[in-house]
Amino acid sequence: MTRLVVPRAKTALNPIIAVDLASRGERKLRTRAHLMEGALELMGQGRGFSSLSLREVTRAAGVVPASFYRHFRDLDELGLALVEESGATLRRLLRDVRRDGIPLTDMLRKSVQIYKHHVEAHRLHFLFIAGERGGGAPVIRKAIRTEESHFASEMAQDMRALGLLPGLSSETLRMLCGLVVTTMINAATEILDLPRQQPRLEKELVDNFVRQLRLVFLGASAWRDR
Amino acid sequence: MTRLVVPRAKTALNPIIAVDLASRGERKLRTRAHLMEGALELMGQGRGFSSLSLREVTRAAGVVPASFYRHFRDLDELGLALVEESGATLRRLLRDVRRDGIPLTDMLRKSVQIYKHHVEAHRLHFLFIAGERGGGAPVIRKAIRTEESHFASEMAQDMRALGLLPGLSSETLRMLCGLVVTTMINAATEILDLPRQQPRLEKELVDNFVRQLRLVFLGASAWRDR
DNA sequence: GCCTTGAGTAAACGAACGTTCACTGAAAGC
DNA sequence: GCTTTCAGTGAACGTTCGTTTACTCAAGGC
Repeated sequence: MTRLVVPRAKTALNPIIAVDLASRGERKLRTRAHLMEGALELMGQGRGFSSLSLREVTRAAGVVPASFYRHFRDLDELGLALVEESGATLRRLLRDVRRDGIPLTDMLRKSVQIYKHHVEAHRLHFLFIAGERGGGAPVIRKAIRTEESHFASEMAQDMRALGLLPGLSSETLRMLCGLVVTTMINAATEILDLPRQQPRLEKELVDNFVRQLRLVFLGASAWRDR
Repeated sequence: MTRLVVPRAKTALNPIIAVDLASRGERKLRTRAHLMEGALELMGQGRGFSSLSLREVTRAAGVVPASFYRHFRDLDELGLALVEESGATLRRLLRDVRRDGIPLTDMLRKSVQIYKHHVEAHRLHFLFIAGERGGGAPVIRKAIRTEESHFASEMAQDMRALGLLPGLSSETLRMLCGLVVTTMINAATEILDLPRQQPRLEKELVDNFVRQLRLVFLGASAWRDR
């Protein structure tokens, strides 16, 4: 049987070539992942998720438009999958910090450094979160808010476990972490917008971020529940 | 996907009927305003600006697609006009607060109340700002960041003039206001997402917002520049 | 080994899109 | 009053869109 179609550029995932690389289920998961990556890549070029078309996404993923429906009902469903994936990335930040432990000296600055690296290492996930948390489809926005909320709660729990700010009630601790998360995500947008190779701007941004957090924690340590 | 869009009532601005209502220049400005309002209204239905089509916007404004080009080169240019308009709305908040004066007792809570009313009274502008500051076209995002920055600087200036937190350096005051603005805009999204007629949720949100600001200002009053 | 399953394909559809063009006709300029 | 200007029109164009359809053909079940 002759093939009239020029082979697709993305040979790595062409089933005709990659036939023996994986089981059927694994290949399906891989295509699904390619669809999600394709959407993220398009967003990485300065596009909002809600401006993407289904055909664009399938094109970026190297499949035909109709294939999309084998994996998602529509773009919103893909968006929700991206929320979940990005939420996992967010959580991994806490897990890494927890595992490494944080020295009490210069703790804030160190945490900000870790965070900055994490954001840069998972650029597209943070771009997605920061971009869709405000605008975009309500269903996606709400899912992101839920992820954020869980993240803040987990952070509060960690602080409790570490014995930080023992004077604060759980409610206040949670409020504090909500504020910290907002500040973090705002900083993520700024980190991602940084022009490359501008150490001056970079230092300024990090310094400002550190100071904001220092201010917040200074307030927290002076806080008295009544 | 089919979308049912209710066409704007043409009669109010139909030149054939409204012929005597204004000069040519005034009517041009009115159409321009209708285009901007049309875009905002569509966003008010849960759409991101970058997902709007030129034809949709003209439909909502009650003009033919080709008319669009008499006012804007493309949708980005309309977006930048919306940034400017929304920035003016943002500034008006400061002006109003300045004019009314703020009582020193329960100042934070009062300010939050004023802010909440302002956000609700200019729902679409805040929706636009909060929605496009993170995602969307880079050119628009940057313009919003610039507006925010000016707003924060103006706020710092006002605080200086009022003699609040006299111990802080200008730089620190500016950093503080940046943090406050971030927190405000985040709260705007939450205010706008509130389900109607839910006083319980509303109080919770306002309380949380007030506490976050209180924490921040508590930190500011304990801050020592070195 | 045959049969079923289902991920991915190719083609087609009507709808919506951005943009252009020549036009109309009231307002503004003279 | 005659002429010029220009905001808005209506039609047309080539694209791209989302979705459906019948299909192919390995993988996996029996």
